[in-house]
Amino acid sequence: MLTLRIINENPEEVIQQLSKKYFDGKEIITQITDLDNTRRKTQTHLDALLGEINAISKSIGQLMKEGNKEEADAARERVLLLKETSGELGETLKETEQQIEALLVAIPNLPHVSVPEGRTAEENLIERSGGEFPTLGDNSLPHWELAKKYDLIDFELGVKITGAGFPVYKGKGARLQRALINFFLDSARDAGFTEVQPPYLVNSDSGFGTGQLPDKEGQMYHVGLDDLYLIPTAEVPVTNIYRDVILDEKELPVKNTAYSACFRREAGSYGKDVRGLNRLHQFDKVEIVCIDKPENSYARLDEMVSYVQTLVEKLELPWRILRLCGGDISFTSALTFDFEVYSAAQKRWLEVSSVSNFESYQANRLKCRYRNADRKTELCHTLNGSALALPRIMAALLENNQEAEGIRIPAPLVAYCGFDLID
RNA sequence: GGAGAGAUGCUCGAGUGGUUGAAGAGGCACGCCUGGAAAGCGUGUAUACGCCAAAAGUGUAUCGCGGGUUCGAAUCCCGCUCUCUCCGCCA
Repeated sequence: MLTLRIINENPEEVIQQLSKKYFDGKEIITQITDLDNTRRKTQTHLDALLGEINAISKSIGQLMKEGNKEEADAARERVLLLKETSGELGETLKETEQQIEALLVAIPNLPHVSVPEGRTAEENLIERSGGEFPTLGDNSLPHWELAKKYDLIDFELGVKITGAGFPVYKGKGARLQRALINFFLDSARDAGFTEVQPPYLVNSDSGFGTGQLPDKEGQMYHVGLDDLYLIPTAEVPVTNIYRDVILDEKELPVKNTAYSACFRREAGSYGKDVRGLNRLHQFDKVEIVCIDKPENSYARLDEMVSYVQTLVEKLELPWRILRLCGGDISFTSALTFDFEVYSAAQKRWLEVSSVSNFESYQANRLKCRYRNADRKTELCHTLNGSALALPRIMAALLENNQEAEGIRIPAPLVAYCGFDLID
């Protein structure tokens, strides 16, 4: 969430910036600044009152010691009176703070100045692209046909065991999955990321910390009995490692990577988007998470984007990077680059990675701070990106590399797979 | 799942109602000392919010979390969470 400071310092500019995300902040920002004024006044008043109560209480101890019972009793009476008012003020303060918080979490992050104008995905800017488009034969197949033909992925079996969106990978399909995971993790390690294995279930504090709660509650699977959520991405547990943490300047940047299964309810999805591997309820992903000083975060974002680019290049897939426009960028992000790879048989671009700088938006929820050179605490900037999500990479690999004799495995993966052809 | 014990600052650890934001020790930082270091000595070492133009300063809150008793709570009472030990179960 946004800090009160940034809202108070320049409410007009905040409203202006929010409009780029098609969020009308006029009313809510005014409400917040009004409530914050109330909050300050109330606290000033309350603190003075509590100070007086404390002083009198101390004097009572002194008076009792001196045996001055009369004055002590008189002081006691006075405190009782003051306490009535302080109780009311305390209630007001608490309510006001809660109201402010409720409004704050409903405001999206401010978009970075470089975020292009635009309302829909069509208006995203193509930042750069690369790779060669494959030329497929006339009888080329989409990945769900290929998966069946070579017995790599069984979607129906997944339906039997769990439901739609929970495929079963088999044989070389399963081995290719495992190869991709190891390839991604090893690459991340070579690029300086520290591997972590996080829990797959998180509590509501963690869900709140990274912004899944309260807004996107319906997108996560919830285990009611224990009040835990299945992670939609490793971003949630990994970023929450740093919840309520004050990092030393020396510890920055934090660069973590994690593999995890990801679980998403994907309520409201339909049509060609959900065909085959295009959209699943459970899928695998290697995530990278960075935490850095504010002044370094955009250089860090570039570094992460460049790193992800090396992955799609090594996999020899046609790729492009989109700079998301104001209307398409996520609620919590300040700047996001999406990676897409071209799926030759489906003749469409598939999103395989999303790399974002959240600036201090997540950090403010997480209370993730660092001690700067002046020994003052300051909110960190958090960033994360997929590096990479497996299913659509798998889809593109299968489709783009289909040949008469079978599916060719790109060179960097062969050592991980233990085979170079699926036939 | 059953029984018991516990939760204090960066760490260890004292503290059962009245200058306790919290003794003491360790760690860390800075200074003195030293040719340099160690040792020694000295000083400092939580967070959030409020007041103040701001620094200085100062007020309030915080001893797992939430509530209660009291003029006053780390200390007493209630609820919750978590940790540890033993038993049971188990990859």
